Amino acid sequence: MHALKVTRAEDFPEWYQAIVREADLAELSPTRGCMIIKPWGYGIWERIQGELDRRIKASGHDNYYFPLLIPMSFIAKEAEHVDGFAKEMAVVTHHRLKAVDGVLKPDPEAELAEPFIIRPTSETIIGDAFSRWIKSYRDLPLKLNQWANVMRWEMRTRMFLRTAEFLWQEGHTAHVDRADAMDETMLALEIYRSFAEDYLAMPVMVGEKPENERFPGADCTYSIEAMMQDGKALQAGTSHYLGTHFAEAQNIRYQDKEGGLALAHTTSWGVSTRLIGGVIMTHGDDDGLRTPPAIAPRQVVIVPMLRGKPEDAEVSAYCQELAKELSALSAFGAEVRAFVDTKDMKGAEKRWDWVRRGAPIICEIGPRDAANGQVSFIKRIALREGEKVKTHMLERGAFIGAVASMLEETQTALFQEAKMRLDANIRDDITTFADLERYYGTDDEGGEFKGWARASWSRPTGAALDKVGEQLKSLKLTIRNAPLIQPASHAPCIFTGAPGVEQILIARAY
RNA sequence: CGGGGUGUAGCUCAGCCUGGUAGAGCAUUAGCUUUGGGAGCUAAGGGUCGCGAGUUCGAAUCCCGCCGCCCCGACCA
Repeated sequence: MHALKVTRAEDFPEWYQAIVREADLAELSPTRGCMIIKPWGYGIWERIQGELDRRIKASGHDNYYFPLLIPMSFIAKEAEHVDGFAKEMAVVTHHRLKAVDGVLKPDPEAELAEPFIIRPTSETIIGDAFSRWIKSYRDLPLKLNQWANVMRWEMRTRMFLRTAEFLWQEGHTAHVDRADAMDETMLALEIYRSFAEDYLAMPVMVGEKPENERFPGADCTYSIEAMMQDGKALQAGTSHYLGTHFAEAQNIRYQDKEGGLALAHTTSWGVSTRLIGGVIMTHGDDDGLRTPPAIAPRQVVIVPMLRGKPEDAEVSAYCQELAKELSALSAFGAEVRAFVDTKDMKGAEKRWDWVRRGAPIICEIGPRDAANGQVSFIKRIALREGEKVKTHMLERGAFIGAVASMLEETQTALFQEAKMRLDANIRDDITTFADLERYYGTDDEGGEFKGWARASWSRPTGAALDKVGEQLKSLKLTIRNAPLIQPASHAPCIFTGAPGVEQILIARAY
């Protein structure tokens, strides 16, 4: 009997929906494709924001804020960029409503001369500012970041993974030349890799996207890719070197040391609330989420087991005192987040609510614990022994002394578990397209776990690459990226048999 | 936008084929019992059966149209 009604093995998409709802992460709003993010989900996002913001600032970036609405003409400036985003844009055309026959409608008299689009990303409006701010080589590099909401009118949405509105961070930088901009692109990518692995306990493969998967308007795109528990890949972060495309389109020029006029080289990079979807599908189990302690809004939850009897007062006081002592500890370089759940409901139900949310340590304190100075607790990472919930017990001082290391060990163990899954499920033995067909082409609906393939290719371009894309699409596969770490020599290309030039990761993707 | 499924109480669903007073479990509220851990009994509240038009004496049920949601595609962080 698990805490969720559906198990991962029975129906992974249903399980995902169940965990989002049951762990109090988010729910669908009346606004099409948009989420209401609830406290446990938003609390995780706040932890993500806090730590990532610290790392972004520490690496020399400042925060700015640009408008939600972008003049429509701006988006038209970079041709590839328009093609990439035009189909999914929300447009603001009026500035007033009017009741016509009792029905509110945009007032025809109030149509805007130039419509606005709701930002799907901010390259164009930030580029416009860059063109005014950047005059001299002394103004470079310009490294900024913004935390914002963006909107893309997606045809099909999935909670956290693809919603019409989502929250993200977008870095935008300008540099004197390609080398400096590439250093920045790789710096952002490394921030994402280390953040995903250290803070989200989510191991990733870092690499360059093939030409057909690039961001619209980019010279090259890099990504971090994580493996979900159904074997699919999730693009968890991207970093783009934009070359001089946006600089040309928006006239971002500077006077160099020699007095000549040069185009700036720009970058952009972002991660979004999608990371939370990645955390769910990396660490969730059939009892709910197992929130990595570093990002858990509450790390130690204390549930008083009250009975409506006189000794309740002592139990409550004991719990409060325990929380106070735990809050004085530190883990992951910050105060331990301890919480006493005083809500007036049955203790057993509160326990299961916290199990589903994935609080790392859940203490259940009854009269006997209070009287004997001990702590009964469960560890969310290893909730059960067989079918039964495993309860641990420690003397109070011993428990307090062990909490910080338990949290840190939990973080490490979650990472190790996910890392082993990733490493064990990347196949290196696929050397021809026929191998790929054999592995991915059969028994699609059985729900059998299929991981990724690492194979050599000759990096075709243009029409040849399109053909490769079609071949892969027939197996519902995509090229995720070409890992940065490459072997010294390469086997023949699995698509063409030509000499291989690099290894790529092939997978089904979200 | 294509293919499939589905819309009935806060949630999960039955009832629909074969038209005849709106159902269950969970949740909520109240009372009693229980108390080392997802309790039991009793009672109560809660629904224009997705929306609109039609057939009929009578529609949750049959017919037509529309809409939402879920899954699989196309598109994408």
